[in-house]
Formats: sequence, structure tokens, C-alpha cells
Amino acid sequence: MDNTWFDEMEARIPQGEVRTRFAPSPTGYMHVGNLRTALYTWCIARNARGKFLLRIEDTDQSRQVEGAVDVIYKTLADCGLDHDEGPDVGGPVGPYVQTERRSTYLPYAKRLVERRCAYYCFCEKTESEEDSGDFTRADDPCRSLTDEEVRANLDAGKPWVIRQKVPHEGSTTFHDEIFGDITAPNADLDDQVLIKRDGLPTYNFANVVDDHLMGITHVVRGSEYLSSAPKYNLLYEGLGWPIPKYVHCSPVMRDAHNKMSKRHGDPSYEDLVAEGYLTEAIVNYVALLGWAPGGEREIYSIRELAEVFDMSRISKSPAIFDKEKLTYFNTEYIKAMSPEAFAAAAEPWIRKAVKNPACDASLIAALLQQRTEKLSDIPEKLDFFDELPEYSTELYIHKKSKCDEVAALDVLRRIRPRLAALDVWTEDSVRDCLVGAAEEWGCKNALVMWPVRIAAAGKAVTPGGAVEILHILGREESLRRIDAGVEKLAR
RNA sequence: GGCCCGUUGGUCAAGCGGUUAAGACGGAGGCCUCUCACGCCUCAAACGUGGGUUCGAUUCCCGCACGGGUCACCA
Repeated sequence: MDNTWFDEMEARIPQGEVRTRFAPSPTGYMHVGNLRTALYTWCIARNARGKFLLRIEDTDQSRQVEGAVDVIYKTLADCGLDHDEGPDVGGPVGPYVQTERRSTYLPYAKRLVERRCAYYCFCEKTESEEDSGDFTRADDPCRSLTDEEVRANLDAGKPWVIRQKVPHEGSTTFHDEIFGDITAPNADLDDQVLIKRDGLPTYNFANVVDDHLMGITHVVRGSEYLSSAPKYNLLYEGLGWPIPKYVHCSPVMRDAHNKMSKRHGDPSYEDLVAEGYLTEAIVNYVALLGWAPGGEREIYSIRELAEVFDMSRISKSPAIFDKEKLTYFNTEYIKAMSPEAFAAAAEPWIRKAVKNPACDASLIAALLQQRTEKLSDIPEKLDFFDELPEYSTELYIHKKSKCDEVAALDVLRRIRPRLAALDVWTEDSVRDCLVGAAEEWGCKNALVMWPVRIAAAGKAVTPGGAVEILHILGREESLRRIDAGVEKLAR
């Protein structure tokens, strides 16, 4: 490879702006930790008015999943994490899929070999031999092969990999934006493979090459890469490249001991949406898992997050994902929706329970908005609309309303003709009727409301009170249910 | 096991040498009220541990304990 190729690659690299990248491997599953990493990465770029890129890391051919990339696109788009460059939108330093860049890695690996920072390895150790303990990489004879010996092996067609040549002496220090300076003895760093036998780069090498060639200024990733960061530095140094800022994020945990994972059945972003969580709530909550802006405010839109984001405030320790708190954010976002927006979002869920078209979905939605934690909870709250459930007359007993079965029967019998005689059937007319009756009879509203509601709904707990339920049910059905209540109580 | 990292209420967290150690979720109690919910008020609940440094440590240093990560031709 002549120098002009290298020069051309260098010439493409954008300068003078913050550039970050989200670089998932396409597994078809966007877990919460991934989403958070993407969010922080995006925030760093947007906060600095820089560029956010998407790069697909698919160098492991054995783990390709059909449609996996689409999950990534969809999740990012849903969450508002727009990217400036990527496989779908292109950009100045493409391609943005590693397998499409396969030819760019080997020249750099060879350059490292020339500079004695890497070497061809012809070992054919099996895994068990490597693990047996009687072979240490440091003693690998390939480390000290002469150029002639290497050429002979290559000419003979022996399979090879290229490994990084880590010095045995000294130590390497790197700086992380949130963990500070970290030093590791070189002797503990192994000669990791850079180019695999199949000719593709390993993650570790592809990452370094791509991050540099794409002009990435902030390398954001999970803290599991913390211990390999010293090796990255050695690679950057060997290639004569500037070292980017590292931002290592601690994991999102399912409990004190385990990371969130597909294996444990922890929900992905899509799972959470299917469970009835709003995207905005998920994003807001996830942002606050392992990061806090400092004040007392917790509700932030994605745009606001970008504005206030300060990576130096990312927490060093892992954070446990708490669904209860996510639920809290969800209720906050639900309550903040306009009634129209909520009605639109809730309608499909309402119609799962209420098939009767006479029951107005937007009226029901109005009852639900202050009482919904997540949309999926809606249907079970509404089961009484289509059909009056079987219920015990004991439901009519309610001490606080001074109601018992005898009083209930009396109330129902007396309220029925008044409801039947109403000129119009509106929420106001129904309310006036019930409240007016209580006033006339000299009793508390509750004594009228309680039995009417029980008769209308047949359950102790309902969204909305007697007035709203009667209104939504309509006159005919309301009277029918009151009659049923009378009959039940008279027995 | 080696190396690296972490440790404030049950959870998320503020704090960055001197505080009555914020706030939120969850929990408990109360008010409001036609049930539930919403809203409002109140309460309980924390600096892992032992040494230093200092007039003074949750904050700085060291040890210990506990937890996590990593030691792949996976990312």
C-alpha cells in the first residue's frame, strides 16, 4: 500500500468539530443499557453542536441477525436520536458498515507490523491448549520471527493472524473523562488479535481504525472496555494518531449483581413500548440512570437533555433499573399530554375492553388520564362497560357513605324515575339529578352516589364516579342496570 | 486468581473539608373526595469498615470487606 492511499484516508477526516458515534453490533435487541449509551453519545454531540454518527459493527459473521439493523434505525428514530451520518444517510467518511470497510483495516495492521507494534502469528493452538496454562502469549515464538521467516511462512500459505505486540515492560496510562487516569502494567496486556484468520478485523482493531478515520472525538462505550483501553492507546500511538477522549459508562443493572440482558428476559426498548410505556418517558428515565443534571428537576425532553447534558456528571457506579420509577415518569408524561393526544393514544387500548360503540372513547379517555400508569393497564379498568359483572350485594355496604343494602335499595328505587324523566342525558343533567336528589332528601351526596355507582358498574373500584359512568353508559343501559340492582337487592 | 474500577436511605441520586446530609421513586400516615385516582401535607429511611491527614472528615490518603469488569480469532 503506498502512502498516497493513507494520505487520502487522512484527508477525508473532518476536523474542528465534536464527532461522536453510536456503534452497535446488530443483534436485533436494543436493551436499555444500549439505549442509554446511544442517548449519552447523542447528547454529547448535540450539546457541542457537533455530529452524531451511526456505525454498524458487524465483524462477527457468526452473529448476524436478520432485520437487526432495522431495530436500531427504528429505535433511534423513535427516541429522537437523529444521526448526521450513517449507512442510510451516508456521509464523508463512509461506508458506515464495518464489513463494507473490510479492505481498509489490513493496510493499517501491516503498517503496525512494519513499525514492530504488531506481528504475524502462525500459531495454531487450540482453545484448550491456550487455556491449559502451559502456554503464555508472552512466550509466543511468532513475536520474534524474522522478516524472512514471516515471508517464508506467508509464501508457504500458512494461515495467519496479526496480533498486537505489547511491550513486556513498563505500564500504560490512559485518561477517561469520567474515571480519570487509569494505569495498567503492560505485562498484563495480552497480544490481542487485530486481524482474524478470516481477514476481518476484531472489534478492538476495527474500532480504533474507524474511530480515527471517522474523526471521532469522543469514544463513548460501556465500562466493560475499560480494561482494554490501554491497548487502544498503544495502537493509537503506534499509528501516530491522536487519542480521542474516552467516556466509559457503567452498566445498567437488573439487580445488584446482573446487568440488564436479553438472556434474563429483561425488556428491550421495544418491549417497554409494547408494555404501554411512552417513548418520551423511557428516554427521560433512562437518561437519569447513571447521570443527574444536578438540580431537583427530573422531567426533561430529549432536546432539553441535549442542552443540559454534562458528561462529567456521569456516575461511575452501576445503576439498577427500577421499573417503578419508570412507571412514575410514564404517569407524569401521560398526565402532561393534551386530552386529545391522550385520547388518541388510549383509544386502541380502550377498544380492547369496550366494544360497544355507544360508549364514547374520548369520554372514557378523560376518566383515564389521571389514573393510568401505563396504557396496557387500561382494558382491565373498563371491563364493566360492555357487560355488568356478577356482583355481590355486599358491595352496597359502604360505611363512609352511610350506605347499606337497605338504604341502597331505597335510593335506587327513588332515583330511577328521576333519571328516567330527565329531558336530556348529559353529564351535567345526570349530576344535577343525583345531587339534587340528595339535597332534597337531606342526605350526603355519597349516600346517593355510592349505590348508583355500584349498580351501574358492579365493582367497588371504577375510573370515574356515578355521574360519569351513567353518562357514558347512556340512559337506557343505566336504567337497566339500576333495575337489575333493585331486583338483586329486593331478593 | 492477576489487573482495573466502584461503594450516600430499598432504588435513582445531590454533595465536591465545617450542611439540621438535598430532591425523586417506593413505603407509612393524614387531608380532599360520589369509589379509585389526581392534588396537597406529614413521617420513617443513608454516608460499607478500620486506620491515618486535619482544629474538623460523607468529602483527601492507605488497608480491609463487599460488589462489578476484564483476562476470546465476541462485541
